[in-house]
Amino acid sequence: MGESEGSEFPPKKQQQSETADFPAKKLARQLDFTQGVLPDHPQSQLSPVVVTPLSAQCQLQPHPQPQPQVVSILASPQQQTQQQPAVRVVKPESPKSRPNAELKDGTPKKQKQCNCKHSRCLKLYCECFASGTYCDGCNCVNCYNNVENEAARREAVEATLERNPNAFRPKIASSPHGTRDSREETGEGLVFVKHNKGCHCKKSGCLKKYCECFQANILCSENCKCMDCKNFEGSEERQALFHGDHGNNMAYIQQAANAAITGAIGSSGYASLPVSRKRKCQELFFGKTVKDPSFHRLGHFQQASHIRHAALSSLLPSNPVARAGNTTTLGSSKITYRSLLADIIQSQDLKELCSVLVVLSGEVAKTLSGTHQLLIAEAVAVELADPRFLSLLWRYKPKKFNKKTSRRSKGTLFLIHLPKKGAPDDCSLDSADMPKGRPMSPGTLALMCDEQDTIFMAAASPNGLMGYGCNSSSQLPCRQGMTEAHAEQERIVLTKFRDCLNRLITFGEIKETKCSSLARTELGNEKGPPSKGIANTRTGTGSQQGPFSNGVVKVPPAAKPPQMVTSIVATSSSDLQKFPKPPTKWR
DNA sequence: GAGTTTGAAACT
DNA sequence: CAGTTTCAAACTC
Repeated sequence: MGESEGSEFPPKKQQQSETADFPAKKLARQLDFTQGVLPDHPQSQLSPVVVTPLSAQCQLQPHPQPQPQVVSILASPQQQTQQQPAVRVVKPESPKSRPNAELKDGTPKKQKQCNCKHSRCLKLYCECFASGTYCDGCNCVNCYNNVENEAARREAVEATLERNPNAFRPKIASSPHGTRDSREETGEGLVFVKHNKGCHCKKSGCLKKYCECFQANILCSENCKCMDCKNFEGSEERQALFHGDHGNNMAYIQQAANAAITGAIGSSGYASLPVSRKRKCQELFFGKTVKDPSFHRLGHFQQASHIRHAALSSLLPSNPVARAGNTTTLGSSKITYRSLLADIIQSQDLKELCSVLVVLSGEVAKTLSGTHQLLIAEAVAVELADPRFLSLLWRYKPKKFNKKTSRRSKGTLFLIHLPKKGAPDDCSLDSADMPKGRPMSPGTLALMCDEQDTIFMAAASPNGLMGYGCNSSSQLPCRQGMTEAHAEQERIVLTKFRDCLNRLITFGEIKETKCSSLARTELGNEKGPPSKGIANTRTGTGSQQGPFSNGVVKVPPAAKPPQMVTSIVATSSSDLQKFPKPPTKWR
């Protein structure tokens, strides 16, 4: 640190009155600088970050109070004025986790204040520093996280970044790679969220705010290495915390958490043992130690994949969740849910579906407008919330689309915030990473400068799909993106998608019927497990079409996009007029 | 409000 | 990279 020792440093914050005249602060306040740090590193590219339009948040996040300073150590005020504050990186966070930011009687409270004593607020221990903001009105002692100590702060930022280049990036990122578990509770529509690093809790059961995942109101994921995790979808302990009309009653939540951690709450309805005991049994079975990361991951998926999303997890043959669940149950007596569709939907089908949607979308776009051909298909893929859909889309996207449509490349950021219908607090996940109304810190802003290019500016659209394919450098037409042409495109693609799902349902029903009759037969004869007869409705009937092969478009997936296009052109063009209007709820 | 617990961050 | 220490928030009393 280039600064003098802390003892002579003013212990308390530089108050706003001292900084109010700083030009950059004024500008920042005017512009509401709350952009997030966006990744420019490979890892981050694999984890798209949720961004929501500031306009959408403003309604829910008024900042009538004076805004704290937003001054960058690394970025000049001029640079800051060039920031584009239209989007903000957000992570889901329960209002409970931010007691200081809760609204009471519509009046926003002050932001969270740190209480650092020994870190000078220059280490990640300090929440303000970690969040990239200056301390403002905190209760910290010997604080260097302020304008007056920018030199020291800059050094600290650099040192921190040297240790961990991702230190100031959001810990919680939405991603189609994430678990499927976090969307319901967080209400972020179809965005899946997980902790980038994962937690390492040992004693809290991940049901207390010690746990970063729990604090962020997300479920633990495969990234976590926690022990005795009870923060997974379907966890009875967790459900006991949040359900039962106790809402935000933290006292109850804590009580329930304690009960859950100590095992007072019964086991899950799916697992035969409480998680902690179950894990011990697993250790006995497999001789694995709880320090084995793979074992933790295994445990998570085993826990999660058997519960409510078991169907979805096992739906996709190559789904790692499904794989983990299926394999790990070999050693246990637990009943494993297996979707009726598990053998029906093959990777081939997914490829076909993606091919159909992509090509159809492109064809429609060619007919209608000419740009954003793939936006709708991508939107559908996003809604499917499986990264493989996206990768498939990009895999089969005709090259001309790649060059023409946007600069977006596979894995870059895009917008997938889909507000929950009727949810008044759609933006509940806002702001976690970038505290509202707080000074964006220098390092943060500097980082943001580097990554502006990768941000896709959000343009709220009537249907909740926002700004696909729009980036910061071409944000002008974004709001016009969902034109009538696109609506038509969307209608057609969704109709096709609906047809695929309908066929899928039909296949499932057929198989269900087979299962039922077989089960009855086997029960009556007291024979072995009814496995082979229902194992695979596709194999053995070579001519049988998959659920996504509609008889109109039957494309060998990996082979030949040109033919695919031709095929689609031949069919879809003539069919354009035939598509019925999809249900309004699809729109 | 003081003391304890907890887990991330920092350090070795 | 694993183990230990430091730190501050969360939690308990």
